[in-house]
Amino acid sequence: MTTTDWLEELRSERSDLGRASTAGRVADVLRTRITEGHLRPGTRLSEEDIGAALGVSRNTLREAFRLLGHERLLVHEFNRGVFVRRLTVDDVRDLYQVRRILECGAVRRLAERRASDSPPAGRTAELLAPVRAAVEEGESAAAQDAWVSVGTANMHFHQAVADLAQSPRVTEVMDHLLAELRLVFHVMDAPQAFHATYLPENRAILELLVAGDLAGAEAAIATYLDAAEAQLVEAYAAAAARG
Amino acid sequence: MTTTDWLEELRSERSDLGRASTAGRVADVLRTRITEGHLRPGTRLSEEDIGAALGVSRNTLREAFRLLGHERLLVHEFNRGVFVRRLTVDDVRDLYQVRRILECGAVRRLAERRASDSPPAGRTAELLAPVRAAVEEGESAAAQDAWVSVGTANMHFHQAVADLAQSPRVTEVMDHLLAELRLVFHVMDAPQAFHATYLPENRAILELLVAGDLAGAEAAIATYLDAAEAQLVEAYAAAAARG
DNA sequence: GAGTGAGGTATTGTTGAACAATCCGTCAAT
DNA sequence: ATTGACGGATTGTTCAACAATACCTCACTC
Repeated sequence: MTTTDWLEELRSERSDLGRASTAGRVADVLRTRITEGHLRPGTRLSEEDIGAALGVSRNTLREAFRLLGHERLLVHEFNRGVFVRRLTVDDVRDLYQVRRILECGAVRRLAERRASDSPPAGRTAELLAPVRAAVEEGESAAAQDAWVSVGTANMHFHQAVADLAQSPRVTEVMDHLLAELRLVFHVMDAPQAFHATYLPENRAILELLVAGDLAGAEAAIATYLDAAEAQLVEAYAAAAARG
Repeated sequence: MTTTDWLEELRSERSDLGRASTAGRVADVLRTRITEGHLRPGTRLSEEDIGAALGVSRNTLREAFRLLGHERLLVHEFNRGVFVRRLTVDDVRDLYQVRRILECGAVRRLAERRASDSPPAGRTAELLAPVRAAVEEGESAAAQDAWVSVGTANMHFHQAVADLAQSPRVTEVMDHLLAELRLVFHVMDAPQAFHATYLPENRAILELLVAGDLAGAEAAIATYLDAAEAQLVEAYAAAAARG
């Protein structure tokens, strides 16, 4: 426990301190409202109404809107207002396209790093710890029939896979992608069942990773994503057809 | 020229029209000022001064700051102000890590798409047109000793490679990454020579792509990025050493 | 009845000013 | 040399106002 250790700890907490911004907190509130489905896609967010409801000025609310707009949860149409994003089927396809590149790419980079130089075998297990944690989180949630938790655990799993790239920017992009995807899940009749379907696959991918079969893991992720995309696109078309 | 063609043209111009926002235009001005190196990293941007200089109110300027903050060109420190981003060596490494995943991933996805189903051979040439255009743009710029144009052509090349994924989100992320990288290039003594070095490599990668050797192209891009990263990191350390 | 045009209303875009909160440099004190 | 207090400067946030734009309604024409 040297002095620098203390400083490092404090440094990591500094980001939490910075969250004091009002606009940031407003954005947090709206974000959860959106991702949890209380605000349906297409809904228009009136500056005046929401500003009054949350007790913040229009200017501050606008800053919050910008934040969420860049996360693609809101769309800002000039002189018309902001709306909860309504994703098209093409958006869904694109989201999975990027996920294929990112998640598979993360595993691939891991493989290249191991092949070349820097892989103390112990560190691999340490690196996979978040993945394992997410898998177990999902399984135990399913065992308790906590279906919403299964959904978030699934998100954690894929976030953990992307984090294998050990790249802050990949992490951030992935975070935004998953937030967007949450907009989509609400169109499904039974999102719980949808997520539960993939629990065994998560476990299988984890096993491949720990076994060191990175090419196999990459392939498994790819087919995983293809299947999920197909399922979502179908559900999306059905939802669009009936209204 | 059917009716739908007309509509498509108009649709592409709509984005230009939407740029009428004052905050957006202010952001444009600042963005070029930053990426062209007139505003050095670490510079603090005073709300009052810049607002007066550009003739916009503080509130509008703040919206512009948020926009550039999300593009990672500015950092916003609470109660202290906004600063032109100062990238660390770790940032440079991360940027290239993401570029490896994105650019190689785009080529890889192209390969998978060709292997499976949908590749009319004619469309491949059409897809590669922007890549070829960027290569020739760079070569002709070098022939005329227009070194700054060589730099932008190089950006266009890599943007075109990423666009092979045919994913709007990949395009956008890549756009932001390259904007960030522009912040880095200015620390080099001779960025012109740096970019010119890679002109033959761009040509070689293009040839591999048209020849259909996608695995070879992917490998070439990877070694390309490794070399560029090493060169930049070295220059960056040198610049940091001398102050 | 369908489509067109004019006018009114509501909402957003932008500005300017104001006040509180916070940071930064200075200076005195220990 | 470190600490603590003070004061100036900048940011965070709000409010009120006006201009610009979009949407709705309604009369009008064919």
